[in-house]
Amino acid sequence: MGLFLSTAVNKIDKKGRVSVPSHFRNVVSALSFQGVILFPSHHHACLEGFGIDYIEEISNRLDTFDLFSNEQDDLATTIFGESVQLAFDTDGRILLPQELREHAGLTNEAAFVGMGQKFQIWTPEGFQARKSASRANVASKSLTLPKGQ
Amino acid sequence: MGLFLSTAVNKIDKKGRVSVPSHFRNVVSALSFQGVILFPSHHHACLEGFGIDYIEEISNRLDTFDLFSNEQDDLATTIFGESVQLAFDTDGRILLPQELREHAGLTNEAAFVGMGQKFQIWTPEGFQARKSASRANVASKSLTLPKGQ
DNA sequence: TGACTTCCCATGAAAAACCATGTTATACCA
DNA sequence: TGGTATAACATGGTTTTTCATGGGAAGTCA
Repeated sequence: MGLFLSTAVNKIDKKGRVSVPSHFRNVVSALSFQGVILFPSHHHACLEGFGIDYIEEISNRLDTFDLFSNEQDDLATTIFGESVQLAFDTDGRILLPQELREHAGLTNEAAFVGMGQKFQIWTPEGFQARKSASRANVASKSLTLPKGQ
Repeated sequence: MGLFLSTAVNKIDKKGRVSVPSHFRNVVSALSFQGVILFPSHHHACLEGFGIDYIEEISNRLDTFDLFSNEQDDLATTIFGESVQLAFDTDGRILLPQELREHAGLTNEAAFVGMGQKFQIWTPEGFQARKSASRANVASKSLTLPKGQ
């Protein structure tokens, strides 16, 4: 299983295209869909990104709710309604929809930040600020990782 | 497995036709019926939509009720009785029946909202309200997805 | 005949495919 | 080990195709 690791900054051209870092593309190369799923983060001015497998997993878990139940509807609306499926072009680029660019404040550069199972897309400046903040949180709250099973 | 993802707003012309977003059409392109199934939602002023394959899944779930029980009768009547099967025309459009347009309050624009296995059709304004409500529900009820096995 | 539907065509905009280039990283070889 | 050939990558631009949308013609049913 590949993980999204490290950070890379790529240019957004005037059509809204941006190269997905090649080591991110390798992570999803074995999956059924050659591309990524993006949706606006509810917590930050950034985008959340996944491979298609992650979304399929979410879909499977949603099946454990009753059909047409309020719970299923709320979750599906929030998760799937705002997400976008973007295929790589022949050069490994994706076209960032206007709406998503605006949500994250992206103009001419995008920072791809690996976070293991998922990744995030920030403006380079936004990510610097976020990095400082999260580092401070980890230190001040003495955050640690839970034990494995 | 294709999933209905993201939201797209398309125009309804004066004949009642509306383009189904191309990425929604792709989801059902491999199925035996080139088109969608629609019926009025029981919970909201919107329409529920599926590919032909998902009707079987609904049928299976109905089997979990006792045969001839009131619940099964009620659900089967509303779901199967009120649903319509709409084929794509040569340009990928469907003709929304008057009755369904009225149920959802649709006049000149339709928002197609992807929800994974199914999708919904709203007025753009109706969906904005719905999106806020579902997001608030997810947050306030701490709705989360059950862990996979 | 008249409402409605299905099929067909036109058009502008958007997206996808294609091609070219400079730069960096990798592999290869002496 | 050093240096060179090769491949991969990010990036820009151009061309081709798809898509959404409007309108009209032909067909259908009551």
